[in-house]
Amino acid sequence: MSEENNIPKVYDPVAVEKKWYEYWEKNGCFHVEADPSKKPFCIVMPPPNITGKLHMGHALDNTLQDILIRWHRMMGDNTLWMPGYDHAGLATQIKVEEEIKKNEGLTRYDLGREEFLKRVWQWKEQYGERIFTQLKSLGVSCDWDRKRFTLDEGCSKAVREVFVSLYEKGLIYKGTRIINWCVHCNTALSDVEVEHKDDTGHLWYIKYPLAGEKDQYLTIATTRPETIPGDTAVAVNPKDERYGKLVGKKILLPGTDREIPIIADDYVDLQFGTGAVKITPAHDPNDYEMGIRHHLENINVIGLDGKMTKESGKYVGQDRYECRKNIIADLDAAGLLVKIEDCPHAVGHCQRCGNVVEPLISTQWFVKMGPLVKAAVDCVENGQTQFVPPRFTKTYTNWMANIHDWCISRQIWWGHRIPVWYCDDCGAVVASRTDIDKCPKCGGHVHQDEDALDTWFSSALWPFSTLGWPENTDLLKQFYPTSVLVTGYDIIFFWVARMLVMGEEFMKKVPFEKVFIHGLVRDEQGRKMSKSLGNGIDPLEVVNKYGADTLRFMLITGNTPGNDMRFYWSRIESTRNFANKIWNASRFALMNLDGYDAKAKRAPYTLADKWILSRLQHTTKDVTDLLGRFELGEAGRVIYEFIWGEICDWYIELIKPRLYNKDNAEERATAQYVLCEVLGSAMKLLHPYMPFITEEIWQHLPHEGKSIMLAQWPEYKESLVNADVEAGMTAIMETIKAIRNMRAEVNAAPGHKAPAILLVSDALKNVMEENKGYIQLLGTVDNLTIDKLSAAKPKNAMTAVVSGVEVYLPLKGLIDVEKETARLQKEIDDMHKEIKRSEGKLNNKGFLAKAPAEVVAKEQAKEDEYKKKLVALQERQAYLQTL
RNA sequence: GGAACUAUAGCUCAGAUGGUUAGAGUACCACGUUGACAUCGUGGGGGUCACUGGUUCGAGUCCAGUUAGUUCCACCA
Repeated sequence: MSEENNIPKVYDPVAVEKKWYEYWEKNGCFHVEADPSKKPFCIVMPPPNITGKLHMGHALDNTLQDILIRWHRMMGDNTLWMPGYDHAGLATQIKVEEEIKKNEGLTRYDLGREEFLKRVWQWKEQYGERIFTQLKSLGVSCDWDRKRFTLDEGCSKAVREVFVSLYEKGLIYKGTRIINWCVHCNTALSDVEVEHKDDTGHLWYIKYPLAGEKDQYLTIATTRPETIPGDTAVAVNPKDERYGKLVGKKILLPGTDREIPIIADDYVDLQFGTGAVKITPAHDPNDYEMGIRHHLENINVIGLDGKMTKESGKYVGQDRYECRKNIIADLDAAGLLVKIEDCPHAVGHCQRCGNVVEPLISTQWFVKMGPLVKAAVDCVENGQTQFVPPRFTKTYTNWMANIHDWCISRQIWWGHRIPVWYCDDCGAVVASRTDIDKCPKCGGHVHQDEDALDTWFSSALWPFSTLGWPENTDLLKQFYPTSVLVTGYDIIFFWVARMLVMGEEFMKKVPFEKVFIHGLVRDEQGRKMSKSLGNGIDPLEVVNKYGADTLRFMLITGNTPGNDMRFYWSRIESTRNFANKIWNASRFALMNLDGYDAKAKRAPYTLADKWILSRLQHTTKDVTDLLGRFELGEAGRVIYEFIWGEICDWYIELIKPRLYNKDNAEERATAQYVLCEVLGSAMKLLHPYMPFITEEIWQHLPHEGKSIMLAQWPEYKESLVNADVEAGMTAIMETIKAIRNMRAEVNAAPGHKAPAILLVSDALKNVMEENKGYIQLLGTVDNLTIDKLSAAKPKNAMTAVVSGVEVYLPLKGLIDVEKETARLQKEIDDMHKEIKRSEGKLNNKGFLAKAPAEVVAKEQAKEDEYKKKLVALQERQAYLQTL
């Protein structure tokens, strides 16, 4: 940009963005060391999966973080953004398995554990960094030198420590109980990994014969007939008069020769179905609980592969749904099928593969949540950790109040292997070391538990494991608790809750002070972006076409915290236009900085200078306050409005004469100085949102330091706030707009200058006189006459009335009396309406008595203003009639 | 069955703690290429703030209810 004549008119983000990211990295702008003398600010990045491909959710999430980080860095805080990625056990394993299957036709069992894991590590080395490359193109300013991985040595050590510690406290246990099993992924799942979706199921009514009674039946209703062979009771409600006599009797279970009891239990709903329900403790969580209450037998009829077991008798080997059909057919043939009703009901699906989850009894490892939740809930309720927006607090506490034990073992290989070794002779051993090779008690042979931990187990430790725990590192001391966690509302349960639990248990402190929750990015129709719908928009496509700055600004503005937003290309374009506008404003500045010397003698500030400096102070204050309240969208809007609506639309226009006039060096220097000052500050305010273009411009403006990202955040200077100046400028701008408006009404040739007469209040007289040049310049006025309001009204002129100013435009021969009358009439009507409203208030005794004095005074001033305006308009209209 | 969110201009959305003639972007209409920018400029039209009550001197903003839509949680087979 040094060669002014060659600056392109259109901003080209692609080259610029690449250049600056490399520059920042090379200059170590992202790196930080713990500095206890400074205020810490730390965010740990929600680790993307190594299988991840950047999507809009990442783009939003990381832009929000980057804005907070860049802002705090400029504020001078000791600012750390800790990046990392997640091994994503099940997701990655499935992905690599698929690849091996495709390329070699082998399964992981064919390869064996060791070889398979080698392959996954290879895959990770090859593709794992892809997501980071993509994140970099967004401009994220995290400290890449500190990048962590959930399976790296430190994080793995933390996992083992936590596991062993919880085990020793009795908070991790191994148990045999009903769990969620994915027959496709072939592993146990936790409750949160099961997604309940409404299925259009059926309710089958089936006659169960009473044992030892001829032709007597109890009709039950079930949505899962295939579990009939696993029934070990039929239950009715003890209050149910229909069935009271039957309790204690026996049923001959159809298709078997087993007799099962009829039991009474409060759980049974009298209204649903027939009021009698078959109980299959091995395949339904409720039935399981009831089984415990009534000491029922558990019979597993569906195996881990989703096929019927030999316990199911003749159905053995059949797929569970095939079996369902066959059982219905058999019951129908036996005359036991009474009827079939439609019955929409929720069915659990595997979050990962979408298959229907089978509840079944299995031996797994669990975290006992009961003793852990209290601290994690208390710290939120007493405000040590605050959700932003606060409504998510309730989501969190409600969920925590109903939490079940967390099943943490997975029948997968990719992940943290459970640090438990079993002695062949003397029972279990648990150790936080990895090198157990013989039983420490008896020296006998040991073997390690085959299972791996839930991926979220290591994620739960992320805020402290990444900072070095279990070592008490400088980083941990300085940055824990972290400042903000930024994440979507969809993973509060998976992640946020568990981090709070683990943070409280192991650090005895919250993991983060704020949880900043955002919504989802949806498509133009408001649908979730998803692979299956094919409606996802690739952030990189946007970056390559429009630049990361544009994508970032678009994602952040135009919505409020916690709410979903829609992705619109038209919004991308309008943001791109904003970038271009900034570009051109800066181009203008640079084209007019020739000969600029910051130390040269300058003329005093003009009204426009004082005005824009005053506006800058308000903007600085508002933006800073809004950022502090996490109102990032609103802050962005304020900056946008300042740059486009005030710097570009007004200030630049007003200083053009001074910049063009090289004869008056001092005046020119002042304009140059203020322009640089204001533009530079605006770039700083905008930098967290649009890091690249602001850097590019800042580097070309006179500056100190090596990067805008290390520059000091603009300071609010109250001494530069000037209400009188703003009032004067406002009157001038209103006057200019009124003149433009009237000229447009009569289609005056845009370039054609015309005279104007202003009658102004005493308060404004001086400022208008002194700055009549502004009005002439932007109002296209040649002869400007300024007089007092009491002066004689000019005849044969168009009129407008603004605050304290009557504007007369003698547009000879251009006035269309009829049109002008109508225009005035509309304004007169508006004024009548406003005066009525105002009078209503001012005549209200309650208002006068109870409203604050300043509100009353303000209303009174408004009414006076309206009335003056009305009189002027009416006079003018009366005059028109005489023409 | 609980709970949350949303309802403001044709469209997408802002409008903290109640007092603005209810705003922006986009779309639309008119005029315009004057030496930053047509990815632009100037001007304009367009909203009884979902509905009904209530609190208040005053409600888009607070409360209750209604309607519509979205989402989350939940062991009614």
